[in-house]
Amino acid sequence: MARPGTTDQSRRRPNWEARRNAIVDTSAQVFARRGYHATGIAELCVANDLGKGALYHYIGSKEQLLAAIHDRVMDEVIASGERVTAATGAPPAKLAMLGDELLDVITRYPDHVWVFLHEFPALTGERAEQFRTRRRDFERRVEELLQAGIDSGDFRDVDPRLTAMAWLGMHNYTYLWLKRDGGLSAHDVAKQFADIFVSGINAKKKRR
Amino acid sequence: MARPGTTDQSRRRPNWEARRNAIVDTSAQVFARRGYHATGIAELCVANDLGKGALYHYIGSKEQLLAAIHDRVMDEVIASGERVTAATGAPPAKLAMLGDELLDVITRYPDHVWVFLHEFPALTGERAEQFRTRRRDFERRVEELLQAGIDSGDFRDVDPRLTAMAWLGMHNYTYLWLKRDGGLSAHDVAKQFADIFVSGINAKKKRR
Amino acid sequence: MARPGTTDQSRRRPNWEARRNAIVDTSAQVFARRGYHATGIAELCVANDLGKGALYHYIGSKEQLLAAIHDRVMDEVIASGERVTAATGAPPAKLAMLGDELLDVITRYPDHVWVFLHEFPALTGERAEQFRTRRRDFERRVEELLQAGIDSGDFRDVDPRLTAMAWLGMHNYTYLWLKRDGGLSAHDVAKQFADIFVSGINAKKKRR
Amino acid sequence: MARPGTTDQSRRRPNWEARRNAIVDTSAQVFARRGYHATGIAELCVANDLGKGALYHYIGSKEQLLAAIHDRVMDEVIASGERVTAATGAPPAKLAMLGDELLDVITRYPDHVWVFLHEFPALTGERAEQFRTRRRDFERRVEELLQAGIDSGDFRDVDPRLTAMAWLGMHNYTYLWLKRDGGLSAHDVAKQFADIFVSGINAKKKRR
DNA sequence: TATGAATGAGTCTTCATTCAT
DNA sequence: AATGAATGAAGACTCATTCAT
Repeated sequence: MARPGTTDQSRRRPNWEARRNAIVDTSAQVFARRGYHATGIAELCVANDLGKGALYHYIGSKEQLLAAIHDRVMDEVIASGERVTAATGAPPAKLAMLGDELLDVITRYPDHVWVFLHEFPALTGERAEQFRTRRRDFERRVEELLQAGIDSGDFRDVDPRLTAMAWLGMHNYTYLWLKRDGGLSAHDVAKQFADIFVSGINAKKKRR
Repeated sequence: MARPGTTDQSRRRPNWEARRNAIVDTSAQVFARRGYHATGIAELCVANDLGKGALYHYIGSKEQLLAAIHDRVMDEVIASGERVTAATGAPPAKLAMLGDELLDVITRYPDHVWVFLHEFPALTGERAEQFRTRRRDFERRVEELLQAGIDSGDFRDVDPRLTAMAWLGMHNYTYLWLKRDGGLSAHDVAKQFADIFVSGINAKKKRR
Repeated sequence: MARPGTTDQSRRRPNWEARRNAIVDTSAQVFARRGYHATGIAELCVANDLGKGALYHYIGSKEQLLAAIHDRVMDEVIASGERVTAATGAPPAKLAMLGDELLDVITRYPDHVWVFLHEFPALTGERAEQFRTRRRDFERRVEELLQAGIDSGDFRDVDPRLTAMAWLGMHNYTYLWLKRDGGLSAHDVAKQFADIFVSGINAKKKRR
Repeated sequence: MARPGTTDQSRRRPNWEARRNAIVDTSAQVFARRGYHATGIAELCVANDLGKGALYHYIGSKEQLLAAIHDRVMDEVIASGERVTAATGAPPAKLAMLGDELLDVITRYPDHVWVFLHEFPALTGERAEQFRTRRRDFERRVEELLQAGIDSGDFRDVDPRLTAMAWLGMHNYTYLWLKRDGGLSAHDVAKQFADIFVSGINAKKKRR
């Protein structure tokens, strides 16, 4: 499977990429804490224990670094979308599964998610374009899943776009409060969210 | 009704405040479009058709301006929360009403909401503190409403905090796609959201 | 006696001058505390409880205000110089008298003195010229007094210029530590300074 | 000998410090001529033939630069104080020696001295604190020397603090007129000052 | 690979002063 | 006499990025 999100940095020394990934992850942490614009290259140098020259050797530019952070989460999100689409099962179960996968990503990449939800407007040009495309692809996947549920009679006749956005808001918003350690696990939360959402749109005569 | 969010700007010429409000609103637009950090004072001067000195005469500082934008929405949100709490009606109806009011604010202040959802980490010190308090107050109001519904037997036994966050995510996330003109009205969306959410947490027994 | 230091502000409402003097004195205090350049017009407005327009009505410009502060002390210093010159008495006594008068001025105008000793380089053009002239006039008066003492045989054959500067340094430097209230009075200090200085340069065979 | 006045600038490339010192000295010249507050960073850039960024790379901030200028003289002054204290000899001779050392510093660092005597109020916080401490240390050394002379019977019973301030004023004030080249040498002036001052406070009994 | 000196446009903010009211 | 809104140049300082070493 092609990974359109990854800037083509091929033909580098083997552990160049490993080092770069480490830098991307560390920087995501800093950006999440202080904000993309408010974080200077100097801070990133300290956080990564690298001089300016060396840092640039790995990141190319500040915006490329930001894009790499986006890609890192988006790769995961898109992959989970593909996994769910490929899975077998009825729409309600698949929707629950997608929620579970999404919250799992959010818990595993809390900084990256924070950064992308807050700083995506800082991307420009082609990078912005590409990001928006991937994001929209995922949204559409949710929409399609809902449509499939309506078609199958599992869900009542809701507006798929609007409902997809409701579902996404509900799940994405967890980036603000869902903690990796302690409290509810992503899995638990996903289950409860699925309970609410699926019964909220299901077609059975439960209501009146 | 007290407005704790409003910086005490008393003893000013009467239309100083009017002018200031106009500047706050215009600037919210610019911040929403370009981002808080990415927007320079010079841009704000152009947008408001004012020199730097004159602009500062009204805003105090860039961060005070940001705080004013936050206050402007928060005043409305808090007020709607108070209105709903004071209203009579069963919890499900009140929750629907709260959603309606919230989406109404989001539609009326799309730029301010965008700014506050993206840029609240830029607030510092006491301003950050105050904002977080007010935000948390509103969250708690949602939580209490859910708890009231559970107590009354209208809602099943969900986790109030988690469910409140789900509700908030669902509604707040509309800032990304809900447009003032064209498409669905805030009122319509609120109604469908309430349909989904309330039936999602309905006490099973309700189906008489 | 003409007062060349006073900018010609004649033909003003009678209490314009009184008000101006009050402003000059208050401002001297602020300048002494915070520094001339570090003090903004806004601060002066607060200190004088006046709006910007009104303040400018009295001061003309910030530098004119600074000049007025200089003039206020210099008028006194020059006058005391003239008084001593006109007095009768032997050079040692007159030198003691001059020291006494000088320290008296420094005690009565501590802020003005501080300002002029620190900020005279901020004066420009004609104002700087005039101030330097007046300052040099006073220095020369000290020099002449020493020369008179040498001529009269009261003082030994010291270098008048160098000795005058020594005397001035000794006395002027008190601006740093001589307090209006508490501790030694200007009079006491002047007496002890005269004891040291006069016996330091006197011609009597006191020393070997 | 410890140099508490020197900001810890360790772990720098060896000639970073050399370059910094050159910048400090050049800037002292500019500050002396134009005044600290009246001098803009841009002027310092021109004087040092450096861009803003590069200048800041060396100075840290304008105030740190000012502090460095202070330290540069104070290091010398304190060192000479220590040298004199450690020397052998009677108090009158040591006082003369201290004066000689002090005027030597003033002649070698005329700009730095001008700056510190005019601009020390611009230092803030810890930097101001430290400077005041070091200055006061030197004053106290003079005081102690006088007290030692009184105790030894060389000096009459003067007030040590007041007399120390007189001595300091006399010597420090030379910053205004003592020139490095031409006219009297620091050494000559120091000798004449010592003649005046020491005989001015001589114990009467000394005339054997 | 890695360093950190250098660039200079850009940051937010304050300044002394003017002027319509 | 007095106000305070407006000006816009200048204030100190930071930025992402480059490049010689």
